Amino acid sequence: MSGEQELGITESKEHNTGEWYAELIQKANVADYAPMGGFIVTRPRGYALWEGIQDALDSRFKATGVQNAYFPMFVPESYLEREKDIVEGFDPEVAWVTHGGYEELEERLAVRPTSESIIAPYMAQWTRSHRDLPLRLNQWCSVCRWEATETKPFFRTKEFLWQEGHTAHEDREDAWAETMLRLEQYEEVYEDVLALPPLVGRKPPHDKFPGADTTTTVETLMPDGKSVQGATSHYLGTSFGEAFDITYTDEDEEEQVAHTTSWGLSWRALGAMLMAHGDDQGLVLPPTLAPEQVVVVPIWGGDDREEVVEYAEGVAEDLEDAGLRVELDDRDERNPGFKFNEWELKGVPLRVEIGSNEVEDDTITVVHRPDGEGFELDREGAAAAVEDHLDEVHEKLYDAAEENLEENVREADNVADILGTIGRYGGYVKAAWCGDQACEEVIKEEIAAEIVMVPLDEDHDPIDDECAVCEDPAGSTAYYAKTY
RNA sequence: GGGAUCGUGGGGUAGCUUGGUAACCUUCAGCGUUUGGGACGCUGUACCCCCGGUUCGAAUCCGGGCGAUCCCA
Repeated sequence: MSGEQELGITESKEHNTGEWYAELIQKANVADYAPMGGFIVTRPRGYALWEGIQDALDSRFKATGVQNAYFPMFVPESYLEREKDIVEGFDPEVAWVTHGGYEELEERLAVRPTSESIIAPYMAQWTRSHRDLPLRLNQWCSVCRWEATETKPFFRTKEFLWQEGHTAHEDREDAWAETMLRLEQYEEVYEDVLALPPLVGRKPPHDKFPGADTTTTVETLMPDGKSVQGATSHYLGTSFGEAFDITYTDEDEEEQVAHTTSWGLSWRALGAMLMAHGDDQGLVLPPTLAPEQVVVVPIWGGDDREEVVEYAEGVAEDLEDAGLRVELDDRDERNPGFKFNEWELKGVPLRVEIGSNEVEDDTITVVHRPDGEGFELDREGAAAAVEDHLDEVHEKLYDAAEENLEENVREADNVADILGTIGRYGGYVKAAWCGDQACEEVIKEEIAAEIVMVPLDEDHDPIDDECAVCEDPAGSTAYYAKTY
């Protein structure tokens, strides 16, 4: 078949990850490039995946005291300037609106790069007493950061979708607990929904969110050895409370400054999932997220068509009744092989094949998307068995990602080793670190790898007494990696 | 931030050196025959990234722009 190749993926994930990813995204109808550089169009299939992530997170947020709200996409310049770290942190990447129609605006409006500066003033207004706290707001929206980098759908786009949570609390303890709770929820969604085991930690001080006391992060490892910052949760201390006057009267009638947090997960999580699990055949979707969890393909021949299709319809119905998302592919203009390939490209986790053999034996044949492993199941009780197989597919994806992660955390105790190990294998390299940004700079200059995190526990003992770079006493262990 | 490669129907390519009717595979639409890993026949639709220059004439040559991919920082 001369044209066989061009329908599916033609690039190799292993040898050509960048082009493979670009092809995957487009051929599986996840996204297209927009006419302006740095923007993408998210197609229904891609958006459905994002909605899956939204549902998982949103329900967790709501179960733990968060309310959704919505703030304007524009932030007046004077608002943006109220917290100086925010201005400085985002200044070079802010897109500005200067005109409304033909008239120049008196005050420029920033397209939100993040919404602290417009949400915080309202949190200040709404917070009067300790009885108003904690205040927990979240919004699902897009933000815009005008970086001049190359577009990579869901990883690097000027506009991206995310959720940003903003909370205010009475004291450090509450705010810190909030920061950790959101971090744990992100970790859980990565594990249970995206089937990706993350590393969690803190960002080094020089890489914190502007104005934050502590920035925590969920990092996942991509197959090409680069780390993706998958979500962040910040303890902001009282800096935003002070800058925006978020104060309250405590039980002793004393005026206090609130402690705040913010936390976000973007569609980068979607990109990470697609890149981690996809293969040379196309998408591989975790069952929880897949728009179609099971595709039923009837295979007829000669005069058994009616019989086979009827049987397949019955199976599909049973699966649907069990609450599964099922697609029955009874198109007669396509042969089974074509359908198999097409649904594999689309990433459907489980395929059910039904032909005369199955009808005769009163069985169904199920095949796992990730590895093509097949099973013959009894028709009786098939729905429950299929659910088990979906769980198994999730396990397979998770286990493969976990193995990749475990194999790619290495240690080093000097500069040459850090550089050599990352250069040779990619992944994470743990090394003792004195805490000075200059030491990270040494590594960054050489191979563009950085410290993606340090362990959460501030009291942990570093893996070595001396910084691997400068040999001063080490305060913590740093995880170096290349990043997206 | 620096460098390299590239842009031709929806997808994949040829044509460009040497300027002259844009060709092929596939998809897509219709009809018929087909169905256990990308079936077949017939019919049909649709294209030279944008702007400028050279020229009788530009997909092709020149300049600029936009966009993508990769490598390095």
